[in-house]
Amino acid sequence: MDSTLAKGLAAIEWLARQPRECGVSEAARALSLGRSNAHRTLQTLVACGWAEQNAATSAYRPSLRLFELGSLVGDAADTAALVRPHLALLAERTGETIHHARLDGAEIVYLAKWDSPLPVAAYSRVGGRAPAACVASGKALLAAAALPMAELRARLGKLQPHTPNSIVDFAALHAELARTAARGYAENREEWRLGVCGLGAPIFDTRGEPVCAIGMSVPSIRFGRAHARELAQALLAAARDASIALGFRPLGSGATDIAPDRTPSRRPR
Amino acid sequence: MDSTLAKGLAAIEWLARQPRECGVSEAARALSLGRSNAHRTLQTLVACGWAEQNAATSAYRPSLRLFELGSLVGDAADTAALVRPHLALLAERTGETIHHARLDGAEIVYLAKWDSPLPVAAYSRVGGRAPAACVASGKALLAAAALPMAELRARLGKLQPHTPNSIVDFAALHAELARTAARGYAENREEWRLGVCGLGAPIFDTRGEPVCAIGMSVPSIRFGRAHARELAQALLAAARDASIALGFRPLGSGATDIAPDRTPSRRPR
DNA sequence: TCGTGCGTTCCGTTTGTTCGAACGCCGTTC
DNA sequence: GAACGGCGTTCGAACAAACGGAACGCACGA
Repeated sequence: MDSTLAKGLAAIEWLARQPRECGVSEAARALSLGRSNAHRTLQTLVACGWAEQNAATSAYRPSLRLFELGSLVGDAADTAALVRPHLALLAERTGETIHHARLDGAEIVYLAKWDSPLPVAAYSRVGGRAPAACVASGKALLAAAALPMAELRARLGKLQPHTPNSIVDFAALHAELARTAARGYAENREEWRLGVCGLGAPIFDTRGEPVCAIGMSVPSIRFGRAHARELAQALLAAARDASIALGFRPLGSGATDIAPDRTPSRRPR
Repeated sequence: MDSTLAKGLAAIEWLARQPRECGVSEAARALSLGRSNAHRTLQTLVACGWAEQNAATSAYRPSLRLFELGSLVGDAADTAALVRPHLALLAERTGETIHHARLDGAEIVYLAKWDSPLPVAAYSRVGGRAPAACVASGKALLAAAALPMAELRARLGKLQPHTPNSIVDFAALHAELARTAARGYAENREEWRLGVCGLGAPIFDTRGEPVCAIGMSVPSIRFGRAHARELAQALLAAARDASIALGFRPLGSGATDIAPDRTPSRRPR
């Protein structure tokens, strides 16, 4: 364990989370370092192009290097270019807020987002996180992983209630995931944010591994039984098409089928 | 200059740029490190949550930490949430490919993108870069900075030709930027990619500083004089609205004007 | 069975980091 | 106007921590 490197990483992370540029002393206090130590660390970040320094005030801010490399990671995570057109098409057709999400431990990370014209109460950001057990995309991925109860418990730790509807019991969650897997998509009924429901479906790669998911956020008002069913159908179709784009062969299709290569009319991000 | 940290940063960057997960020896070769050194560095990255290790093969890949922090930087760079709706609206109205871009040295970095339904020949990626002197968004920002020739030269270094139309002479570039500043928007006539033209306009913050730009990429076929003029008008309107959203007061408007707060019908990403 | 490549562990050496002290600077305060 | 406290930065000596070679266990192919 290389402590100098660890300190530098902590410094970048801290810097990236600051809303504005910061001075050496400020960083030293926040990171529990000596001023000279913090100074050298920040200077190294600048020399390596990971931070920039205000010429006038000599305050530090993160450079776009972090953004650049982060985009590479987000894109490569699951051949995003192949998947996203299908999500954009889904957004276009349903008019609902669509997320592209990936599982990371006990949380999901939003990789991309298409906002609905009718805004949703839930606040989400690209790069943001949400507890996997409370949102539809997370439940879809957990269900697709088909973990035994013990592993599920180990992965998620204690289930925190975020609304009165949140599932806090592992037996209940396990049963819910079984239903989800059988159905092919996940539901979220105000389990993360009150007033917001959601649907989620996993996207599979060539090997049949669930690599990422589509999440759809819908205000509870608009989440009537009939409409939810329509949305779920559109969601499943999009997830299937996206999976096929990654080389996945659905059970029903012959081995020599050619994957349909539709081009959607609009694909943001 | 903290060499251990520098090595760690180089390791992250290298890891992020690899298309698939890599082993210790591979990293050691690429980074010119000993195997044990590379091993400890990668282990530190894993311990700090910046990398993950394949349990089976013990190969390393970057974690989503990089993406998460990168998104923070890209969003904070210029209060993106305030600006983006206007770009989305522009994309919606014109149907052209729209970029949100920021200047970084001699290059611009694409912060966000709205693809046209009619694809453009230019390949661009969120997080990607392009030479500022060759694209419209870059020229718009350079023009807004109003650098004297000497500083322009110092910042851009040698002007590389990327197509026969690229500007490679500093006097010509300086004149072009003057025209751009006077006009309020920049043009790119196949100076970066053949077959692709572009328009760009800067976005200003409260203090009147140009913080980022809107870029529009249009196939040459569709870049006729009349249509280009229409697009430029829409571009300028979007740039003005985005600037106002950041607190900028255009010269024409009274000091007590309320900034119009339109909500666009669709805002991807 | 040997050879090779892998990831990993160990340990003595030495390198590079650390930390306090001091400097120059600026703005405020007495 | 001098003293003060804050800032960013520089320096040097003391020491901890990173380095790199050697060795181990393992998997694979010859």
